[in-house]
Amino acid sequence: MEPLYKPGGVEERWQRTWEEEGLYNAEPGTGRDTFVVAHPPPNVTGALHTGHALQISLADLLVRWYRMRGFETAFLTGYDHAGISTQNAVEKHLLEQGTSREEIGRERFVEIVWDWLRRYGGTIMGQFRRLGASMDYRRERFTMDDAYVRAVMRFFVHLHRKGWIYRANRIINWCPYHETSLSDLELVHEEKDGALTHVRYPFADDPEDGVTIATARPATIPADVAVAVAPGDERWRHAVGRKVIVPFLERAVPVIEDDRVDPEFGTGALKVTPGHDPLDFEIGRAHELPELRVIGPDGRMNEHAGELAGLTQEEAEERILAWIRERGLLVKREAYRHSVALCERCKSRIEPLISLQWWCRMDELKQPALAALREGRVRYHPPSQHRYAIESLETAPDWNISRQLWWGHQLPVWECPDGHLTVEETEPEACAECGSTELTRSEDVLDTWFSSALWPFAILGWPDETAELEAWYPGALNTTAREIIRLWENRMIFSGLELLGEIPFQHVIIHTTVLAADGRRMSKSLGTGLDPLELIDRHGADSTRYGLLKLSSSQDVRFSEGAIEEGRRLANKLWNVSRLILANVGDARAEQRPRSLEERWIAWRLDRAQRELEHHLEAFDFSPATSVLYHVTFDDFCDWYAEAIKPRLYDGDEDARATALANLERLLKLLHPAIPHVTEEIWSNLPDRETRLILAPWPEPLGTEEQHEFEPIRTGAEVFRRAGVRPTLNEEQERIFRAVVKPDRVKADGGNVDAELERLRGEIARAEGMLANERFVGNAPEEVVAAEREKLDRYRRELDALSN
RNA sequence: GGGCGUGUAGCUCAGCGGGAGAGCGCCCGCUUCACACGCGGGAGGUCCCUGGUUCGAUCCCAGGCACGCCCACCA
Repeated sequence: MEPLYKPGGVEERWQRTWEEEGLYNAEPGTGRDTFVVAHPPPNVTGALHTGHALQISLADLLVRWYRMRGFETAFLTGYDHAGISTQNAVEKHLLEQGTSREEIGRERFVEIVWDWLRRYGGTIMGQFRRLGASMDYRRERFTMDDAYVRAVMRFFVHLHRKGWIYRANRIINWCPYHETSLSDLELVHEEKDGALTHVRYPFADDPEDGVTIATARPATIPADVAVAVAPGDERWRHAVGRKVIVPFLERAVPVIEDDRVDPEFGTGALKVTPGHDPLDFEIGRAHELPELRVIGPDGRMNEHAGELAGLTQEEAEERILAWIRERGLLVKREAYRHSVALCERCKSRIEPLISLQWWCRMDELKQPALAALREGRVRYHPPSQHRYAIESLETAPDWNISRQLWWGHQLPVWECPDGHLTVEETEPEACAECGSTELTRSEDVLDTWFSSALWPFAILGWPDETAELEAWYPGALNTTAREIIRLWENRMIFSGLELLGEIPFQHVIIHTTVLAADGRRMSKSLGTGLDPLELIDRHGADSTRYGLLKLSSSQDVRFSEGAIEEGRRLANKLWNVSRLILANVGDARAEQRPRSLEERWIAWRLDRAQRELEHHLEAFDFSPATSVLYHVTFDDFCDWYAEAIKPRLYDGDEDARATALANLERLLKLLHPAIPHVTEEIWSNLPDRETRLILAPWPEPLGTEEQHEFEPIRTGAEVFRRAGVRPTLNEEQERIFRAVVKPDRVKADGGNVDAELERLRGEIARAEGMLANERFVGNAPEEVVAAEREKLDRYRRELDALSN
């Protein structure tokens, strides 16, 4: 064993070994308690990013911990076909090849996507392996697998039969590049500099007067069907009910009142364009206004725009503005910065368009999920995110589930020449309504998240009644990022409840967002991204895992390489203390025979660390967990215990040697879930290995008596430390004292005993006062009173100790 | 505009009602037979600001200020 631990090679070797020996494998029906994690499927063309790495570090830590505790653990994953994202990638590729999807046609395009996936897809699973994720890779699933597709079709038909899926013509977000509708959740907003144009619309009966509106999009003027003002707005009282002339096309439209108009904005008068603006659309529907459309799906002016047809919006805007200027209707034009919606994939400006789309009604579907969340049957961590999840589900609007993409699950909807729709899981022979056999399948595909919503059970074989589904549904938990709550987590919960009648998992861990070191979000386009594989190459998977866990404290955290270096130092320290022990144990075998002070003490410390660790893990507090591991290794095990027993190891003391091995084993077990590779490597060097560490049983806790031996001493020593004095101690007490308090932190002289005595007397007086107060004792919760009593006892003991 | 979160040592962050802490960085000293990815010692802080509650506040409450993330139909 070399003095410097080098993770390279070692980690890959263990990753191969664990997988080849089948130690990641899960089997249903073992009868053991299960711990199931259906890990979020990455995009099939995706590459590992920091979010994935953190997610895996958290989930794999828990999985390994449960595995060691004897649970049948199923850590499952696979790929998401990621509709628009994949289509976008392949389209870019086609562009480089000098062609386009339109040119080659849909059928050929889909073939090319599959080829593309075979070539470029699937690399991320290798990256999961490289992090040490102990997933059952044999059970990988893809959302485009035949079986999975069947589940998706079943879900659609199920919801349709319930009457919750319907088709409607509404305003939607349209991406002119991908030529598809998008949900609100697939947009990004960006601040853009633009202009706010104030235009006077003359009254039909008095062209010298009129209503001045403010617009950011003059190109949509030809589609105006009304002007709206806030009800009761004094400025426009004289206009309501009259007609104004829309510029350019010179149509007369009414001036109406609607409380959606904000009188504070612009002139307080809004031009109403139901065909091209979501708010105007609502107003239009409420007032039964016509829905004119002058912009087509390609983003250009269409045939309804008269002579503007075929122009871009910019060109049309110039022409319209010129027209307005000539007639003296341009009141003013001012610089205006506002946020515009963009397609998150191609960054094209979103066109709000009216379009015939499929929708999923949410009002009934979400109710059981809301109940489960409110009752805490599904729990988001931290609690702030739980509140947010409930709120976002409460306000969830109907879900636009159809997309006009080519890559995805085609809707199971067939249309006959008479326009009747037949909805079946597989192609029907004839139209359900008229019996026509000339059926055409809908060209639309489903929103990617429609299929993702089935992940926790579709990967287990649903809708078939498989052994896996029986054994592993519902699962234990899911880990994900905040922005995925509405897109995915909530949808898994309601679809699981709807289709199986049970929640898909009990806990959702919303992990930290790791920001770039400069505090901005990590993003490829900003150039602030960070490749975790590079970190792994430089520091090892263990260190990377450890570092990310350490960083996962609050909602957003800046990346710092120091955290990962700390992991590297921990691994190296552990490696070296193992060398010390292994080089000096002779032919001793691990056995716990605590006799001496040091041995009882380290047993107590390890046990204490274990309990703290378990406490943090149960609460999904990963950062404090790393802190426990770091300090028990450095401070307790290496600095104190190893130094204390070193001479006895050299001398061939059999008790010290056997116990050292046993204690090292115990330490390795505590560390393994967080840093699996280095611990397994050391474990393999220990004598008499019967199992791999990955399957070694989690340590049993010490008995209560052993646990309590050192607690009072620790407390007492703490008082001396605070007072800055060293008590006079016999040899054994001195060693305990050294163990609990770093002696150097206690100055031999100086210190302030009086101040400490004074403080303790104050504390005692306060506690006595509270406990003598009947209102406190009678009304405060029992555990608060008990805690106060304990404090009082402790202060008295501390006072006694210090007075001597 | 709304929600959530964060402001503590030069940096990244713990602590959250009675001691101001960790890791890195910095300074000084150590090739001590596990480890220089180490060991020993040290410097360094109005715990964002202002009020309030309390015997006592970095920690609780109110109001500011600054920053971040998420969300949102101000034309």
